[in-house]
Amino acid sequence: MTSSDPIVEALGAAGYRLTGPRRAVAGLIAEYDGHFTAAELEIAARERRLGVSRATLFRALELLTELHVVERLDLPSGEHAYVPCVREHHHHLVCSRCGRVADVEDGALADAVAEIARRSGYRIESHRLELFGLCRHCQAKAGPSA
Amino acid sequence: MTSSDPIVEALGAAGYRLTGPRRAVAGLIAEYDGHFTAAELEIAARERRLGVSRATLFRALELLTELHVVERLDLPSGEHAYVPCVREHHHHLVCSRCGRVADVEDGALADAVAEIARRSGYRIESHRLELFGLCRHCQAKAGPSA
DNA sequence: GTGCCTGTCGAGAATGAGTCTCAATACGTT
DNA sequence: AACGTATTGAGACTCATTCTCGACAGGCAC
Repeated sequence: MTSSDPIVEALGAAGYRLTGPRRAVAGLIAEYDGHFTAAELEIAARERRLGVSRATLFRALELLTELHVVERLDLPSGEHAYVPCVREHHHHLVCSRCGRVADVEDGALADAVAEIARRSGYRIESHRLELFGLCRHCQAKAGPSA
Repeated sequence: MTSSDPIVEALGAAGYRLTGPRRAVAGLIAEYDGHFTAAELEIAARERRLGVSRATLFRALELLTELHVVERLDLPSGEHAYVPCVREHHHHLVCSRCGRVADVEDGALADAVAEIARRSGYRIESHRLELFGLCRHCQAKAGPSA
């Protein structure tokens, strides 16, 4: 089987071994549109009897985070979640109802950040913008005023 | 003793009792320019024999967060930290070397967020921008190229 | 294809942040 | 000063995450 899965490909390209557990985790992640937590993945893995231990699951997530294939997200609730994502610098727009995640380009934000750097005198090395709201779908369900 | 401490004042204004442990925590927090973690506070409290239990410390932080006197921050390392801050909506610019925190007004960012909302179709409810970099001081120490 | 080296894995113990319980205590009002 | 209630302390508890270490398996060399 050729690795049609981009996550598996990223692992291979970075020189990591393409092991069964890693493929399994990659497969699970590929199914998510929105964010997922480590606990959710663990349950999903257990249900399908993928035989991935918790330690391995966390190791895989750590690895994938390092490769920028998934990104770690801090929800307003304080929970940690992960989102599968593209590798370029970008931000996340998270639906607070259904969890769906949209990627947002840096766009106008880069200018705002440059402006902040100028005014503050800081040399800005990185920034992270997290946006929370309702996606179109959930707005429709919730009604226009809710 | 009149409560000269703005943190203590905020507690009082919100109708909370001004207890010893809360004053102690407020006093500790007032000493920080930059961010601090719950663990750091705990150690500081123990060193000074303030007699503030862990539970109380966390309760105080929760309370102060609710009052927007401190804000919870997620460092790139994944650690949770707190920063003392003003009450209006704003963002944080954290020096990744010394931990000093500067408040940043929303400014141009609000426009960028509105633009994102328009393009994505999401109804954005909240956003959080975290900026990391070197403050002037640390830039000078680190030299122009480091 | 076979073997070997080393990266990776599993199981479960360990860690550590944060929460909870409940009896004891201390605000601050009267 | 007394009282009612908010708050506290101590430590057990939870739950996510990490670590340890012997066993295993991917993939390069031959």
